[in-house]
This record gives sequence, C-alpha cells and structure tokens, in this order.
Amino acid sequence: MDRKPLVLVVEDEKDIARFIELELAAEGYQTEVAFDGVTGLSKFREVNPDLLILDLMLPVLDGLEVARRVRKTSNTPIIILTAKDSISDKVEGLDAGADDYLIKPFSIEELLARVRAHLRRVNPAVTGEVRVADLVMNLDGREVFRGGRRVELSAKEFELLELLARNPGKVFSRFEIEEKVWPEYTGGSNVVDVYIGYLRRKLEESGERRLIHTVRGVGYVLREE
Amino acid sequence: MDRKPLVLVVEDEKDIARFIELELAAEGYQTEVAFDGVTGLSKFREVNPDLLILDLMLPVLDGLEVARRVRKTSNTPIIILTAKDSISDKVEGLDAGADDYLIKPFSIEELLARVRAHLRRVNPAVTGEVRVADLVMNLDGREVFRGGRRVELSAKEFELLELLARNPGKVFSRFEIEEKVWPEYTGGSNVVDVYIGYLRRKLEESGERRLIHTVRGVGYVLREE
DNA sequence: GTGTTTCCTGAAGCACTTGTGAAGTTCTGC
DNA sequence: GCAGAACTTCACAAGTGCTTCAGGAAACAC
Repeated sequence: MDRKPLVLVVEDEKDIARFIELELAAEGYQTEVAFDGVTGLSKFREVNPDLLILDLMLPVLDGLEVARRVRKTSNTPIIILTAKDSISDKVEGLDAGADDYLIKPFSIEELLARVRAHLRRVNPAVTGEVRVADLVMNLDGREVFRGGRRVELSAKEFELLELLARNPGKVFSRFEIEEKVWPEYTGGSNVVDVYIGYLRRKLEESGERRLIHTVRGVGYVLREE
Repeated sequence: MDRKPLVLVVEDEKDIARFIELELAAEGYQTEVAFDGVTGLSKFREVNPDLLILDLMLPVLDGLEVARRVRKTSNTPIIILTAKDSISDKVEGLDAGADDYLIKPFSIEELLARVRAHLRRVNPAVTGEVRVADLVMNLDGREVFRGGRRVELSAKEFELLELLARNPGKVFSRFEIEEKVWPEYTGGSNVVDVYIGYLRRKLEESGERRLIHTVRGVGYVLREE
C-alpha cells in the first residue's frame, strides 16, 4: 500500500503515451503502457494499477468498452484522455464509469494535478493521510481528528485505529487484529476488546455517531453508518 | 447513504446558484446553497453534505481557502466551478484538495455527469459481494441488504444465508446444510428449520416476496421467483 | 527518584445467541 | 375428509461473547 503508485496508460499514439509515461515517472510513479484496448484490459488485470489513464479512440477495443469492463470488477480511478470533446461524449464517458474526462490537447500540469487528486483518494501513501467519514488520520504526524476535534491517542491505540481505518467497511476478527497489532503476543487475553473500548471512549464522545461497530461472533469494523 | 444524496452549492452569483440547485433537484438530489465563503463553510459543517460544488471567487472567504479548510476534516468530494481558467489556477485548486475543476461557462449536463461520477465513488462498491434478486450480501463487511433495507443477522444466520446465496437455485437438504453450517453437531434436532425461520422473519417482512423456498421432502432453496 | 501515562490481565455483569423439545400448522395421498 | 408426515413456530434454559472496571507492571517524562 505504501509503495509507489502504479499508473497504467492506455493510448495508441505512441508519442503521447511516451510523453505521459516520462512525466509520470518524473513525479515518482511507476508506469505501464498499452497501445490498444485488448492489451490495455489484460494488462490492467495483470498489474492491477492504482490509476488508469485511458484514450477513447483505441484499436481493437474501444476505450469506453474498456472503461465499462474495468468497472465491472474494479474500483480503480479512470481518467479519460481524448480528442472527442463534445458534451455527450463526456457524459457518456463519465457514465461508463470514468472518474474524470480530459480533452486533448491537454496541459501536462493539469493532468498531473488530476492524477494527484484521484490518487489522494485511493492511496494514503500520496498524502500520508487516511480519511473515513469525519475521521482524519495523519500518518506521518501521528495526529487524529474527528470532525475537526483533535484526538490524542497512545501508540497502540493509533496502530489499531490505523488498521481499521485503512480498511473501512472490512470486518476484522480479533485474531486478525491481534496478529497485526500485537504480533509479539500469544493471545489468550482480551487486549483487543479493551483497546477498542479505549478508542470508542476517545472517538465517540457523547452525541457523536458510532464509528467502530461490533460484529458479534466475528469482530470489529470501522464504518460510517 | 440510502437517502437522497445531499449537495451543497457555494456560489455568489445567485442566478447560477439557483440554476444549479434546480437542476440538481430535478436529478433527485437534496440541495443546500450558500452565497459566500464563511456561510458556505459553516453550512458545510452543519449539514455534512455528500458533495460540495464550490465557486472560487467568493465574498468574505476565498473558495480555495474553503476547499482547504473542508479538506482538513472531511473527505467529501469537492467540484470547483469557476471562471478562472488558467492552468495554474486548476493545479492550485486540485492541489488544495478539490477533486474536480470545471470552467464557466459550463454545460449543466457535464456538471451533472461529474456529480454522478464523484458520488458513485464515495459509495464504495464492495468487492466480496453476493447478489440474488434484491438481496445483497457484503461478505467482507458482513452486511446484508434486502431491497436497500439493512438487515441485522446473527453469526449463524449469516453463515446459513451465505451458503444459500452463494448457490442460488440449488436445493440443499437439511443434512447438507447441517454439515456445512453446524459441522460440530451430530444432528437429531431441527436447528436448520428453526434458523430458516429466523431468516425468513428478517428477510421477508410483510409484503416482500419470498426468497427462501421449502422443497417439501428435500430441503430448502434460495431463489428469485 | 517520583509521578504520570501506557499497556495488559483477569473477573464480573449483562445481553444476546443458540439449540432443544414440544405444540401448532400445513400439506399430501388415499 | 382424514390420518400421518412434513414443516413451522414457540418458549425457554444454557451458554457464549462483549463491555467495563480495577489493578499491577512497565515505560516514560521530569
């Protein structure tokens, strides 16, 4: 999760593809390139990138169709980059599952800014922040805010919250949590429960919505309700 | 999130604000409007919208500053909508935390398509999902929805439903079910029947179509009828 | 060295889940 | 329409899982 973000560029004009690739590399991203729709789709499945930059007019398989198929199984942000500049093309592209739509000729600075904006949402490594609902965790600074209010956490509390907040909506069993946050311990106690209690007391002061939910018989999950 | 999404529009040109508001309402969104930066920010904190449409040139408090402050504590998508069309303005806006940047004059269709795209992302599509008819099981999150309504299940109920929902249309004998969901038990009781009853009571509230069907002399099956 | 905070344990109390047997209902074949 | 089988529902007891509390050891700050 904290490796360099990987961007896949699917673009049949090789000059443009190369240009984008170089600029992305200069920003510190890993890159992959494909020159037609079918190769793009299979490469997508192979490398599972953090973001996809997609031309619409592609040989073999249309870009729109690529977007739709990617969306069937993946949540990865898609930026469409194309010369087709009509409003209806834009609407169609966005409704096919794309997250952004940029017209050629484009400014590379704008493209890079948009790439940053989308990656920021998906990949905490980019900003060093994790955000869920009104909870903000600054991983570098080890700061936590709930709805603007600063919350002081101890080291273990922070680790536990980080695990949950990086995977919002996923239910973790006590065993999973213990393995990750208390790797040195052999279990047999209720540390996890106790620390969940600590977090709740600090994060869910009277009147605030519940963030950490108990799933009886299974474990705990952090999610907005 | 099953309610109508709420969009906050912060825009000082009242005609434009009104126009956007009407169009959003026509699409089925709830809307709120503010005409300057400070009001916008306090309204944001008050109503906690699902999406923010933000002008840059605002009285009292600059739009960029609003974006930054919102981002300090919130994850809500921000679409900047402005007449400032230079590349550096765009880069600055996106880096201030905005998710999208649209130039005035804009096409309302494009704005609406972008609103849809961003809202789609906030409501995260879950990976481990099983769908049968209007039943949705989120396996990672251990959540169950019937026709949008959330259904609370105990651990055993969930296991049983998961078995049936993973194999819609397949008839399971009581013996098969008992083997898989109650492997530790030696049988001889009517647990399966009782738990099917629990599920029915929760999943088939008055008026809803039957999901779990009895196959007399054989067992049970989950299917759409 | 003293005081404070963090970390972990064990135990008590409570609420919910689970499985059972029996009673009640529906279905089927004759 | 009846008898028996199959299925559903009910009420309850036992068990389990969760939360909280209090306390001691360890780490840290001053």
